[in-house]
Amino acid sequence: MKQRVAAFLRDKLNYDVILEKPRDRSFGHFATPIAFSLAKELRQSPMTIAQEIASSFGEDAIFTAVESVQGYINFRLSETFLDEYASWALSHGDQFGSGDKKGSILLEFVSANPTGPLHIGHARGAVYGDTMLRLGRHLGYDITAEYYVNDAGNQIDLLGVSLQLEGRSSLLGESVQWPEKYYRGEYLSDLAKEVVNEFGADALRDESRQKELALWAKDKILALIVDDLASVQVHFDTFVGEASLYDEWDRVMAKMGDSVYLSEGKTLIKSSQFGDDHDRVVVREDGRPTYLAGDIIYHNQKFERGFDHYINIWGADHHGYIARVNAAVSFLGYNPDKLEVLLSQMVSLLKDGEPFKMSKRAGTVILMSDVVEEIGSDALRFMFASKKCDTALEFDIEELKRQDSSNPVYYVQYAHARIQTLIAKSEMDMETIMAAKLHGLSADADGLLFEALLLPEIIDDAFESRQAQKLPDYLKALAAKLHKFYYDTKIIGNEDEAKLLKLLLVVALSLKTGFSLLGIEAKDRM
RNA sequence: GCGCUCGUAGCUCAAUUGGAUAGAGUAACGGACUUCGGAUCCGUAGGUUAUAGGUUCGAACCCUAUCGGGCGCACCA
Repeated sequence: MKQRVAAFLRDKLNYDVILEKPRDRSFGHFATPIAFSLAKELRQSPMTIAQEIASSFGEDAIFTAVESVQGYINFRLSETFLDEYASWALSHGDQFGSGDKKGSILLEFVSANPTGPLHIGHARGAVYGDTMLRLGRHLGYDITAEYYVNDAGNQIDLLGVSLQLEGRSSLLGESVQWPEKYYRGEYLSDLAKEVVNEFGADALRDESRQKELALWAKDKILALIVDDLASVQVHFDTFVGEASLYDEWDRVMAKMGDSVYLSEGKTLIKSSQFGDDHDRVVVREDGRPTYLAGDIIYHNQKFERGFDHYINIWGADHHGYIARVNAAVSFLGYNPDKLEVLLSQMVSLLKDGEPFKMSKRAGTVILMSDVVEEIGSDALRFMFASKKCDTALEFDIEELKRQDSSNPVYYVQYAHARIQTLIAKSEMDMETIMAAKLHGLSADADGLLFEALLLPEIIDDAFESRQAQKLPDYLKALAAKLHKFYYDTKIIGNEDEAKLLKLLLVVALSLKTGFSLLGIEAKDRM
């Protein structure tokens, strides 16, 4: 809708006009501060310019009124325009708000190590990434969702050790010497039992089989993670394993040329040229590659696959890593501007008002699956999607679990359910409703209609600004308007019943479309 | 110490990215319908936007300094 209006204004005035929401809806549907920015170059007061522009509009198809107020220009849309746009939206169903944006994007997110099930901290990145995925696809982008599996390195060795020790301790009753760092949790004792069934108890004692067991366990755990993700409606297109990349190492090294050098038996890259504190080791003295090496090959592979744009969603604790990867991408001969790294800030937990630290060793990890079981996928997704991802956020554990009717997701779902109830209750048939013209609406009804029709702009804005929380914010506002309208206006039996039901159908459409982009079910009954 | 980042109502978060009177939820208090679903609605109260300067028609947003929190500063991933 906004695009149509903006395009109309561009034709008419010959420059791009920024359209905003007016402070007060009684001013009109849209407003622009354009006169302020023109004031300087025209050397006239904003008021005069605004008046001049406003008076240049006569009767036309889109606006019924164009007024200047204190330098702002306010536009009021015509009923014909709004009704035609609403009818168009209803006939397009859940394609409402979709776009024809061009370009392919590789979106990498979650990428949690396959050493344990997802905990609540992972949920934020998963929900945020998946919401961006859904928004982008709705807008027309060709997006591939990818999970990078760190299946090489120390943590895999540690997994093998932990698995054997866990089995020997809990299944074989041996007293074992736990190392400094190790994994623990219910999933490990389950896996140990499987080891005994599949490989025999001896496998738990044979140190030479640690690697084999670790790799076997890694696949099992990845399957757990995939299940965890599926339980919150998150699905990936591709999984890329770190271990599978190292065959490419020599070729990738050669590609980086003299940006790589040897020093004291180690191989380093000149990442300090890109704002990194110092150059980074990529191959140790003993020939083992570092984590960065894997990421360099991975990003080389990403760019060789030829996407138009790349988005990585990382936890904020990796922010120091951006310079290194940018340096590597550049050394490989690619444009680092194509790689966009979005940081999802830490989720910190409170218990009884005190900071609560999840610890794998102490067994105090709060699993995402436990929270999903407690509050459900819809509530969890709405909660995480509602938070702007670049601010750290705190959750009280008890509050997290207590979230019931106080959770805004139910407020929004209730709005949708109310509309469905009315539609079911009314004796009007769909044809009559659709044929009604949305003319002569009250100010409240007009405001509700306009709000519901804003969805496409919200989707576009939420994706392009990478701020997914704008969608839940919008849905909450739309639901609030609906509830208020419902309270004030009796619909069934109203002389304008057909008209009002059509209006409510538009609201329901926006709610349902918005929900589906959040991976949440729009309920007809609650 | 250096780098990045954040600081908005008691709490959790917004603010159309520099625009009109800084808004929601929640907690507190008070109220509403014998009526389409009370998981609702309305009201009261709550703010020197961490602090001090600066930039301009205009600042929560940009610049500088200070204070405070988070994260990073590995040959771990």
